[in-house]
Amino acid sequence: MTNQHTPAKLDPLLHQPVRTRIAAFLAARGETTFGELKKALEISDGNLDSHMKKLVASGYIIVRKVEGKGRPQSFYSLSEPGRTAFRAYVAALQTMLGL
Amino acid sequence: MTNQHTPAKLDPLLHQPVRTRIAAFLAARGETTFGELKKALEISDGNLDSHMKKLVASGYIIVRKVEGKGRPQSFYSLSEPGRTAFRAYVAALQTMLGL
DNA sequence: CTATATACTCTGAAAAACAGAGTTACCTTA
DNA sequence: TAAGGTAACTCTGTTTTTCAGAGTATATAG
Repeated sequence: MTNQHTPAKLDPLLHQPVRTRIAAFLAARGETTFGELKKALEISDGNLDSHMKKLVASGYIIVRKVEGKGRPQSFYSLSEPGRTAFRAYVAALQTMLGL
Repeated sequence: MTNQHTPAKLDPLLHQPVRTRIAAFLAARGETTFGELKKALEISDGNLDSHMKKLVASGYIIVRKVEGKGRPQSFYSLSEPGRTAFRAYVAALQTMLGL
């Protein structure tokens, strides 16, 4: 029998207001910078930083540092595990919410 | 133009692993008890209690106390504002995730 | 009567979220 | 060319949230 009345657990790394938006943004956009994300989400630097750190530490997001003439800039994108986790997360939501 | 690159904010009362599951469960079931919820979600008493308290305090969930011969039992259900908020939350997710 | 179970509530610890100040380096513009 | 502004982060500390487990009241089984 299918466990229809036990809603599946949701990945806490992705199921959080700021991080879900980051993941969705990245899934749609592919690659982004700190500044672009900050503008899109309208949150403080510190807040964005701590969420990005967590996502990078977990391996869901990859940073590509581009060394140029100035300060190296970071480009963020979903890693393959991140993409997979995001897909699973969305599927879990769909099931749970009957979408 | 539509603000397509600024993912909408998600109601923090609903966008939390345990509470999303509570809301989804209630939306599907209509009314439930503490024990049933505890069994369905597999979380500790204290944890469930604190989330229920928050949901009740916010007005998203209504408690109906049934006085019987013994200890009065509580039946929980989504209030009308709760149902509305949940609908809006689901809609926001759909938009954000492109569902 | 004792043990067990349900239905909660309370308390406190641990973790998460967040803001703002600080750092480095470029890029104006006066 | 020096001062001011800004982008891109990082660091630190406070507040808020999450969570587990112990505690309380009542009922029921043996």
